[in-house]
Amino acid sequence: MKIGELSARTGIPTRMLRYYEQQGLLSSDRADNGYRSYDEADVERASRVRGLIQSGLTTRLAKAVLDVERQCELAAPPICSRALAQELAAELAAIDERLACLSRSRESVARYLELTEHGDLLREARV
Amino acid sequence: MKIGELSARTGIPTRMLRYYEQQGLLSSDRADNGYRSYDEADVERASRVRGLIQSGLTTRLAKAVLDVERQCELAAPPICSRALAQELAAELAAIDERLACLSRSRESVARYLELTEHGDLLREARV
DNA sequence: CTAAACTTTGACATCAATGTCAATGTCAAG
DNA sequence: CTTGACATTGACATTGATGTCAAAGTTTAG
Repeated sequence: MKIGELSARTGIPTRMLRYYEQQGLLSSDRADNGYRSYDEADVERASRVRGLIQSGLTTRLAKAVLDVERQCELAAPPICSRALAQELAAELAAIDERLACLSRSRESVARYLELTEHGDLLREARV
Repeated sequence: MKIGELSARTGIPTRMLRYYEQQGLLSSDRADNGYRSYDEADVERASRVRGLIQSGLTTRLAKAVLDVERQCELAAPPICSRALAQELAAELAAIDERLACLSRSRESVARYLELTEHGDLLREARV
């Protein structure tokens, strides 16, 4: 599929898809004409990239996370320097903080909507 | 306590504390000399603001979340327009997405460190 | 009293993420 | 073949979150 379709299916502007690629977060084949060509798996991958960015990771850290995942899919035991491992451990802690902060917020907002006369929005949302 | 101490205790630059205040996320009393004056509760509040921002919320949305929490602490049933409720419901969905994306990343990174020879960093981190 | 350390406000700079536009090439439909 | 929709790259603008600096007042240590 071409970039326009990927954009339509993920809701991510083409501008951003190219940007993520430039940052090494996303890759694409090229057709003979030079057009980027994506497959089904790229839909999920792109959404994931977007999710990480919108969760406050920089492109650089998002790339680190995705690289880590790819390495894990290999059979061989992953190798990484102590320095990288430390950075990842730090990032893990940061992620945990975000998770804590977000789940608390999630509950707050949900509880609030429940209390107002707009609790219906909560159930609708899950459709 | 003065802004410097709050900064030291939260790790948030004074520049940002003032910025958050300007954006309506944080409030402060003023001493006679005009210096901002914070109490113990502000330490947590400031950290929370920071956490929300670093989780990818804009200052505007973070403010919405915090306002919602404050309203919930009141006895009266909270009142809000349908429009606001819808915006909050949308934000709730966005938060859920972030949570899903982050917990997945959390697991990836943890698993990775576990597989490398640097699993020790995982246990240390919890100290 | 003086010097160092803090605070205030305000201006200006930076950086990453994103929008927008222009010039050009490709493709599909009429 | 021509027109309109889509693709390419590259440049420039914007926005939000930050850093940094300057000028001026305040407080604290010596």
